[in-house]
Amino acid sequence: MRAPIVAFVYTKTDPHGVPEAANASERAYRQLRGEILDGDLPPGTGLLEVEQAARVGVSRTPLRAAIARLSADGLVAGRTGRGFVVTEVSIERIRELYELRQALEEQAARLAAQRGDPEVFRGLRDRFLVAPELLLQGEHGIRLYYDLIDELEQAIDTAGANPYLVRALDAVRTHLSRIRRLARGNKARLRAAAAEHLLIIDAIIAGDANLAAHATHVHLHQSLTSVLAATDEDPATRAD
Amino acid sequence: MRAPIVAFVYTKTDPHGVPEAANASERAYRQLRGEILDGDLPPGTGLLEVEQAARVGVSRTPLRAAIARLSADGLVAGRTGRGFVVTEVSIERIRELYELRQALEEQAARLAAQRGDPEVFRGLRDRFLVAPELLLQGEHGIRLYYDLIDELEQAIDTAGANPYLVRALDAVRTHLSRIRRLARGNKARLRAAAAEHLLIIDAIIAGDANLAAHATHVHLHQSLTSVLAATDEDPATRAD
DNA sequence: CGGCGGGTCTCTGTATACAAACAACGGACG
DNA sequence: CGTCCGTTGTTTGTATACAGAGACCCGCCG
Repeated sequence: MRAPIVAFVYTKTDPHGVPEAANASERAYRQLRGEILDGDLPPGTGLLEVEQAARVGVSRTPLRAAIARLSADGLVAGRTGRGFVVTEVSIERIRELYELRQALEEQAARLAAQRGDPEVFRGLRDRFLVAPELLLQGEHGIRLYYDLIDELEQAIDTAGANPYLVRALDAVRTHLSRIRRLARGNKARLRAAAAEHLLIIDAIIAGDANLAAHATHVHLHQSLTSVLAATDEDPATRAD
Repeated sequence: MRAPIVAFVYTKTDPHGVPEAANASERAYRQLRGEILDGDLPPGTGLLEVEQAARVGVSRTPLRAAIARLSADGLVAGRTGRGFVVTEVSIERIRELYELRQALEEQAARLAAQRGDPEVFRGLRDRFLVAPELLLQGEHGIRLYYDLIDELEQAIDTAGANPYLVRALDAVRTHLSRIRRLARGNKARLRAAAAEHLLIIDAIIAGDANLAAHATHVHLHQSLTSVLAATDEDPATRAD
């Protein structure tokens, strides 16, 4: 049987594998968001409606919607009378972000330990056991490793079954991905992180909520320490 | 010295004390948000752009912006092809909201205990000591009591000095105010809450972060219990 | 030489017109 | 009598035109 020829414009993917939205607002939002997170639009960049609309290739109306969403995300901030600015990323902000992240991820780990399906996490455990080998495979392996971490986070989110918490975590992760570039590819840290993740997974499998929360706390403490150390070396990070 | 006379149109207040925004988007957002939180637009209500634009008295463009913000707040949800709907409030959602709230408020209390100015909280302590008397003064006293709680929350936010955390807490409180109506005015509960708040304040004054966090945990546990008990009696709350 | 004020010019905020997509309805055909 | 398809109406998505507010700049005055 031949599949019917239907144009699913909403899920059509471009050559780069990035889902291409049908409507202009979504396209503009994704493009600007990606450019901010990738650093193509560095902090402090002023965004003017007409200018950005022309660049992205949409009219001002959908672009305004996109900027409004970015503003709600906290990626840009309104500047009275003179458009919007890409928000700054300072060391102080990183510390603050981690304070929120700790609260959220500890709770998520707790809930996952209480409600999670152990089978799911046993599967993840097996893959984290061999994760250190990925680090020997260069840039591609590192990407796979980060994908694995994403899967763990998503498994914890699913197990927690709390839409409010997931929403808050998504917001935090958006900001995190902006600073993750700084510490990316530190293999010694990634190897240590794998061990920390394993402990979290074991705690969830065992249904030990307190251990899961405390292991998450330890993991994030180490993560923050590593990020701060990386930013100390990297002069690109400005501490306003 | 006389303060300069400046027209702050953005903060100008109307006769009812409600800040009146200069621009139509803000006005539409405030009105719709207020109506949703007050229950004037009950869960399940469909919002059509033209209809709401006419009712609020703005054109479709600012109204779309308002609805986009409400959607980001989680107060309305997009319905493919047929406008937006006011989101439901179920008992399950209340539980989930409290799970997030606990994580956030515990962290906020912790930070306040570490960084807060004891003098500020000593002032609040004095006022909470006499708070039970307010409950004897009818509806007006109860409103003053809630205002006092708001002040405490704001003092904790300020002491925590973490914009990300405050932002997340604001989002939670938005949803909370939708359900607070259900349990409003339960005097026995309010009296008990005053004692719990006092313990939190004392912990912050003493700089005891763990006690502040645990006292907050206890307080929220009692609060949730009280809310759930109230919804059991109140058939208006649907559990989908 | 510095501060103040008027003018201009750019940019945002709002309204409206147009296009496209989705849903619902009705009719015709199997 | 049921199902499929075409048509119509309603609703959102986008573009653009217009108006108002704010900033910048230049010239004037102290």
